[in-house]
Amino acid sequence: MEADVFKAIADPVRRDIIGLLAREKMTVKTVADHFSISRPAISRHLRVLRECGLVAIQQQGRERVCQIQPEELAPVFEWMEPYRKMWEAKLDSFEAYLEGLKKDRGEE
Amino acid sequence: MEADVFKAIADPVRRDIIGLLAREKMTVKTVADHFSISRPAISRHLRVLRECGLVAIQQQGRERVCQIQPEELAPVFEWMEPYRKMWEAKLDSFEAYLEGLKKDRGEE
DNA sequence: CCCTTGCGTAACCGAATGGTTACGCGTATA
DNA sequence: TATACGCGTAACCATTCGGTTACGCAAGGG
Repeated sequence: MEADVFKAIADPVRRDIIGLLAREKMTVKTVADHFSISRPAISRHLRVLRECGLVAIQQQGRERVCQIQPEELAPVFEWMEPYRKMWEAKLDSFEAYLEGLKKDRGEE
Repeated sequence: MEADVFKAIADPVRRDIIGLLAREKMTVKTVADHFSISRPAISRHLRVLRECGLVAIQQQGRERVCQIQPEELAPVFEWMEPYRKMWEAKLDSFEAYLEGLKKDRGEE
């Protein structure tokens, strides 16, 4: 129904599928062969991934080839970016603090 | 039960809570006041966030102050990083392609 | 032309999710 | 000390989720 990238990558199986497809495009069957769960289950995971654009599927004869569209992760990246800046600033200030300590020790 | 950052940020309410706490630390009550859902619901969202480390909570008298720990998003960032590289490479090659087109046109 | 194969989907089921109200407990306050 | 407040949690409920098996259909190969 909804195309939510955050929901899509919340599932470890779907992250694994993305990991697989990052190496090479492959058919639905081939994807399913990499997992122990049933093919319909994979089919539904792929549907979620397709609906949010993370995976594109094209028909080739009777097969369907899956391919990832990594740029669709951009929303996640953009959402995270400010927080990444926050924690980097935190680390920087911690380093500065350590640096300050060292300096203090050196000058005494 | 499980402390899964990916699951934690999959929920829009929890992302909103993180957004709130990014501006300033605040009590559970204050967080709840920003939403239309009940306080117990917020309490449980906060629990999820706390269990995966994204939010730290410290008791202060009868209040509990919430604070985000943005560095806990690192796993998500690290998981995403290769894909970000992929889509940037894609963009680069597209630019190179455009560049190539321009050059070809220019030389003919 | 049949039979196999790749695939989606429907129907079903148990577990997890996310909301609610009701309650209890500890801390501030009048 | 009585009362109000901040908070977590239990109990309950509806919905969603993720798995399964069973099926149908279209494309390829004997």
